[in-house]
Formats: sequence, C-alpha cells, structure tokens
Amino acid sequence: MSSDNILDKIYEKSKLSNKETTKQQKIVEIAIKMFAEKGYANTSTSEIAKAAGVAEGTIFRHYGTKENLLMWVITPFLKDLIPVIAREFIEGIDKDAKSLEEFVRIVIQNRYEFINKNQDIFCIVVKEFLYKDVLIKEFIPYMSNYVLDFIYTTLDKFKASGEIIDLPNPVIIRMILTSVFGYFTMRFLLLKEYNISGKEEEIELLTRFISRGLKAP
Amino acid sequence: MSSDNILDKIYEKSKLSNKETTKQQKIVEIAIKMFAEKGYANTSTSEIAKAAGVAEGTIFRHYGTKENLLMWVITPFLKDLIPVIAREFIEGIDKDAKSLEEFVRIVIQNRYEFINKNQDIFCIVVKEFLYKDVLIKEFIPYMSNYVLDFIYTTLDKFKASGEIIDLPNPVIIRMILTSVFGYFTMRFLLLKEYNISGKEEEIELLTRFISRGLKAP
Amino acid sequence: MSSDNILDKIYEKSKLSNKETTKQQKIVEIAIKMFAEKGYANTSTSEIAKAAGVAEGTIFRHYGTKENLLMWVITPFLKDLIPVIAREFIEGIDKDAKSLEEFVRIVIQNRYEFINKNQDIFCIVVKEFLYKDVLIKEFIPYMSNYVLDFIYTTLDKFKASGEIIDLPNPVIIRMILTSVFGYFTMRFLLLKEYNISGKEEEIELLTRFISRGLKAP
Amino acid sequence: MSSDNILDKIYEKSKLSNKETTKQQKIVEIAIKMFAEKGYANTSTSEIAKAAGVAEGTIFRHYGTKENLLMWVITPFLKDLIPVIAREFIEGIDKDAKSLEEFVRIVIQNRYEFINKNQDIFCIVVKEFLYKDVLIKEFIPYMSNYVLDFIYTTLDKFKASGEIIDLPNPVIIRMILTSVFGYFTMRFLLLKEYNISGKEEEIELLTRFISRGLKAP
DNA sequence: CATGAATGAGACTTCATTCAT
DNA sequence: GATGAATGAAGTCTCATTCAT
Repeated sequence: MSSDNILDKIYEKSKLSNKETTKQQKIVEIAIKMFAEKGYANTSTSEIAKAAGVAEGTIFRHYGTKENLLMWVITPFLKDLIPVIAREFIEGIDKDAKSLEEFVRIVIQNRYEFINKNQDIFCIVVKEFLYKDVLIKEFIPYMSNYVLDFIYTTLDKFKASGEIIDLPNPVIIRMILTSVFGYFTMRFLLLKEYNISGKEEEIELLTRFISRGLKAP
Repeated sequence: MSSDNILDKIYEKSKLSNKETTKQQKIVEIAIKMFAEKGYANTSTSEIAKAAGVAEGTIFRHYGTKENLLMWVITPFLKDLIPVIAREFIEGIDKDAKSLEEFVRIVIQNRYEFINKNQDIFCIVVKEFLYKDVLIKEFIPYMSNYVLDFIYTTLDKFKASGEIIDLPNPVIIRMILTSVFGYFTMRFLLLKEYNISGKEEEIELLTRFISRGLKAP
Repeated sequence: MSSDNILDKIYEKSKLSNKETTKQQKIVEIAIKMFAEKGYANTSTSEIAKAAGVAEGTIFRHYGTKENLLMWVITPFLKDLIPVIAREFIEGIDKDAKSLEEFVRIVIQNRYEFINKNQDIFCIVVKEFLYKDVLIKEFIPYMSNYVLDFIYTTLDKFKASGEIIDLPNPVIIRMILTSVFGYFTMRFLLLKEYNISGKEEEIELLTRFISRGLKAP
Repeated sequence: MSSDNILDKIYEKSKLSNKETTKQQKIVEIAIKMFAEKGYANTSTSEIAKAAGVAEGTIFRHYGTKENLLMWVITPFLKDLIPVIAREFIEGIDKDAKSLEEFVRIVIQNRYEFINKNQDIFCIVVKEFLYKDVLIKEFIPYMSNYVLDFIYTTLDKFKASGEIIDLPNPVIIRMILTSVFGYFTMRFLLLKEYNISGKEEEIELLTRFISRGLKAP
C-alpha cells in the first residue's frame, strides 16, 4: 500500500526504476532535512555529501544539479498537495453531500496528516515558494480546469442554498486557502514547539472559524 | 509631518543625524528593491553597488556588513509594524467601544495602508522571517506586556458579552494574525498582479470573514 | 628512517594518511618559502596559488583557512623544537654526566642541525612569535613539568658542585635560551649571507661563551 | 634639556619646524601605541585616525603614506640607538679606562634606560626589522667607520692586555649585540609581565655573563 | 588646513560543478 | 557506479589613498 509519506514514495519510485542505491536514499533524506532546517540557499552540496556519507561527486552523478535535487524532492510533494485536495473535494462532496463545514473539516484533516507526515518538505516548499516563480508555475497546472469547474459549481450550489455568503468563487477559495495555509505555516514552521492544544481540537477550531466566516449573513 | 513610508523615515533620520549622502540614499533604495525582488541571500553587494552607481566599498563604509544593511532597512519597519497595531487596538477600542468587527476593520485598514506603502520591505521581512530566528527575537519584545494585558482584558470583555466565541486568548489572537498576515502575504507577495477586487471591498470581506469566524455560536 | 626536515615529515605524514597530492605538497612548499621570505601577513593566498600552479580554491579545500595553512606548517616544527631539546638534555646529561660545557655543546649542535635544515620554517616561527600569543600558548605546554623538573635538579647539581654560578634556575635557563636563540636568529635571519666563520667554529665559540658566562666566579 | 624619550623629541622637533598641531602629536602618539601592540601590518590608518580623534585624511595630509608615518616614528629611535652606543663606548672607555666589564655595564645601563623609555618604539622596530630590509639598510650607515675603527682598536687593546679572548672583532661585537638585544627582546617584548628580579640586578647579571663569556681562558 | 565620503584593488573564502581515476 | 581532488567564478569585506568641500 502506497504511503502518504513522500520519502517513502521517492524510495519506491527509485526502487522500481533503477536499482536505487542506499546512497541515493541517504542523499535525498539528508537533503530534505537540511533544506528544511537551513534553507536551500544556505545548504551546500558538500554538507549534504558529508552528512550522507557520500562523495560530493555522487550527488551530481545522480541529480546533475543542486537545483535538480531540490526539484526531485519537492515535485512529488507538490503533485500530491493540491490534486488530492481536489479529489478529496470532489469525493467528499459527492459521497456525503454534507455541509460546507463537514467538507472543510475533511479537507483540513486530510491535509493535516499529509503535511504532518512531510513537515520537512512542507518547510522547504513554503520557503522556496517565496523565491522561485518557477515553483508557482509548476504548481498551477495541477489545478486542472476540470477540478476548478467542479469546485466552482459546488460553491455555487452552496451559495444557492444560502449556506455560504454570495461572493465570487476565487475570493472564497482564496479565503479558505489563506486560512488553511496560514495556519499550517504557523503550525509547522513558526511555532513548531508551541503546542497550544491537541491536534483534533485545533482542526475543529479552524474548521469552525472558516465555515462560520463564510456563512451567509 | 512624518510619513508612513519607511524609506522616507530612513531618509529623514539620516538627514537629521549624519548629513546623509545621496549615495547612501541610493544604496538603501536599491537594496530594498533588490532584496524584495530576489531575496537577501540571492542579492550580492556588488549587484547593489552597480545598480546604485556606487563603489562596492562604499556600501561597507556606511553599513559595515551586508547583514547590517538588511537590518538598517528592516528595523524601522518592524518597530512600526506591531506597536502601532497595539496602539491602534487600544485606542480603537477605548474611544469607540465598538464591536469586534469595527475594531478588526480599523486595524486591517491601518495595516493595509502601512504595508501597501512599504510593500518591498514587507516582502523582505516575510522572506527573511522564515530563515532568521534573530528577526523573530527582535520582533517579540515590541509586543509589550502592557499591550498584551490590554488585549487580553478586551478579548475577555467581548467573550463575556457573548460577542465572540469562548476560546483561550492566544488561540483567538493567533487566528486573527494568521488570517490577516496570510491575506497580506497573498495580496502583496504571491498574487501581486491579480487584483481581484478593490482595496475597500477586500478589506471589508476580510473583516467580515474574521469577525464572523469568531462569533459565538 | 625519518628525516629531521619538517618538510619531509609533512610529506611522509600526508602520504601515509591521506594519499597526499602533488598539489598539496607544492602548496605547502611554496607557502613555507613565501611566508619565510615576506612574512605571513604580507603573503596572499592568491600569490601562493599562482606560484604553486594551483587554483586558489585548492588551498582552501585542503587547509580551510590561511591561518590553518600556517599552523600546518609550523606545528610539527614547534613540536620538535623544544621537546627534543629536553630529551637531548636529559639523555645527554644522563649518559655522560659531562660538564655543563659539554652539555651545552651537544644541545647547540643538535639544534643547529635542526634549524639549519628548517631555516625557512624557523624564519616563519620567529616572525610570527612576536605577533601571535596563540603560538606561545601552543608552545609552552610542550615544556612538560617532568622535563623542567629534571632540568632544575640538574642545574642544582651543577650549582652544588660549584661548576656554575648560583642563580635561580629560571634566570640561568633564560640566559642560555636568550643566547642560543639570539644567535640562531642572527645567524639564520638577519645575517644569512654573512658567513663569518665555519659552522663548527661558531658552535664552539657560542658554547664557550655561554659556559664561561655561567661559570662560578 | 632634551629628553631621552623619542616622543618628546618628535614633539620638540615638530614644534620648532612648523607650528605642530596637537593633532599631529596625537597621531604619532597613537600610531606608536598601536603599531607596538598589534604590529604595523595589522593596524589600519582608520583605526589610528579614530583613536587619535582625527579625520583619516589628516594622517595622509601630514605623512603622505602609512609607511611614511612608520618611518617618522622609527627613524629618530634608530638614529639614537646605535650612535649613542658608539659615543658612549668611546667616552666610557676614554674617561675611565676601566675594564671591559665596567664598559659593558655602562653601555647596558644606558641602553636599558633608553629602551625602557621607548618600549613601544622598540617593539615596533624589532618586529619590523624582521620584515623590512630597508630598515637594516637605513640602520647600518649610522655605524660610521670612525666609530667602528675606534671600537676595533679598543677591542684590540683589551685582547692585547689579555683581558678578553682573542677572536675577530666582528665576532666579539656580534656576541655582545646578540646577548644584549636578545635580552632586551625577551625583557621588553616576550616576557613583559614576568619580572624575575629588579632592574639593577638583571643588568648586573647580564653584564657579568657577557664579560665572563668573553674572558680569555 | 581639516574633513570624511568615496574609491577600487585586492584579500580571504565558499561552493557548485567537472573529471580523471 | 563512486570518488574526491581540483577548479574558478563569485561573494563578502578591508584598507590605503584621493579629493571635493
């Protein structure tokens, strides 16, 4: 069964493709840890090599470029981050036809698990997002038109039923994303050690905050 | 009358104290622009010097270190960012004894202006915040106990009157800050060019979103 | 058989441990020459690199710091300089129970050879000694208590037998060292080219000068 | 009455010549202190300017070059160091026709006072001596033929009377100088703080050491 | 005369990347 | 495939010196 942890996936992928070495695993593992901790720009390939117990040349043999290594680490995360939201979105609504609140809860729970399991990569992505337009451009296409259309019609339904406020869809989506990613950033980057309350409770609070904030007046 | 724009303040300060040179102004101006655009780590002092039409040594004659230059640019911004929020908070509530919604609106409006006028520095601060613990440590003391106490008692009052949900104060504050700064980050960093709607309207939406989200059930 | 020349030792050490490269040897060789000639502070790493036919980065890949390179060159010399004196001292006296004169002669001869073979490094050490307290601190511990004790009791014996003047031991030692190193400095640094007389004769003169100077009245 | 302290002399000289400013005095004073403490190469003109309370340009207005400032500081010291030895030498012998020991004593005492009063400049000279051949070349001519001739004939006289060992004059002079300057260097540079015994006693010991060391067998 | 802002050459150092072994 | 020595471009920073004010 395929794990939710990106690292595992990378391992699987590479095992399938080309008799992935332990060394490659180690490189990726260490790179993730160091990029997350000190940032991509402040981590040198020689540090990674040393920490991974590998010759510096080996990194370049496998990944060609430092930037390539970053992408190798980030891409599967990005691929999973939004598409799964979308699928979840669709399935969550389809199956249960629940309220917005219920839906938001499911999404947040799901993403919480995902990010919690990949905290380091999340760190990297957030930090690099601010610098590299490339990342944003690579990110957007995953938000396919099909999915967007579905989200739009769903939101329209909620708006029609008077459950949520009547605002343009992009505005609503932006509000949800801002709140959710704002929360995750604070939770997993800035206040890592401050554990105000339990996971379940925090998710519940955030869910209520968002769904109430979007309620029709 | 002292402007709200940090750049102006730096100019004023230096004009008053050291007979600041045109070159120094140029250096700071260019540094802000480049740090914001490419990030502190990815901007070299030689680039700054060249763009400012100045010898590289001149930068170091005045600021000693590249990091010093960053601080010179960031510090007044940080000094203004939170304390003013706090003062506004106190005064806004005191004067008008209005609802939470009214208060949130005032704060957001005020901060919107401030950040709008100092977009570049805001960019720099957000980006560096994720890397440098130093910044956070320099930031926190401005949130004085006096202010925090006031905020706490105010929130308690709102909770007592049943206007807002009964949650621990740190949780409420965190939610507000997350939403507000999440919004600003999206607005001024990530989606600079996407102007979904007018400024007034956006502030209004965010205000309602937050104050409703915190309403008692 | 291990040579008395430090350069040889460095080569041996590195050949044994790290498969030392020709380039590394060349770097050390050139560094010694240039440090000796122009002084550590007045020799740039780029000069060394150019003269050694190596990229400047190569120096730092191996030695990390310019100061490290200096230490790499100096340390084995310092390690040998005094301890060997001490051992010689002990053995020389022990074996033959000869007069002070005989002992001084042995020591000077031995040190003459040593410094003669490592003239350049001696130059470096003398010059840097005056600037860096670090060096002195690294130097002193080699003068172990055991050795000092032995020297003291030996000098006491000479004093008891009436062969040498009755002065505090530190004073006597200081006089010997001052004369010997004063001589070496003049011989190998200041008047390199002036060869007043043959080596054997000079040693003999210095020996007599010191041993007579210390004779009891 | 003309002082023995070089600083005073520089002051006098400059007062006589060109309405010497307090600033120039301060510059020289500070330069001496800093060159002595940290070495010429490790002292920057900006440091000197700051410590002297003077603009950096002022230094160059007066002395043109950093090296010039060094020379301005060193030259009068050098001029006094040896010539006075020579004069003393001549007069000491002439007047009292005493033994070598008496003569050596007078010279050492005299030089001790001189160097003691100008410790900082002595430090500078010793340190720079090792680097700059220029200094040596500037130094030698002061040892005039007339003086040398006198020393030679005097030494010859002592040798003829059987008081001192029969060695070539340069060898004898070198031995004396080596011992004396070796002692001064140890006393005023390396072991500044270690005061083994009183000044008078140390001079006496050194005098006896040298004169005995040179005695005919 | 004095100032100090400005300069620019050059110092030390880092690091992604290449390539012979 | 793996290694790690070597590279060289680029980065931060220092400092003696100049020159307009």
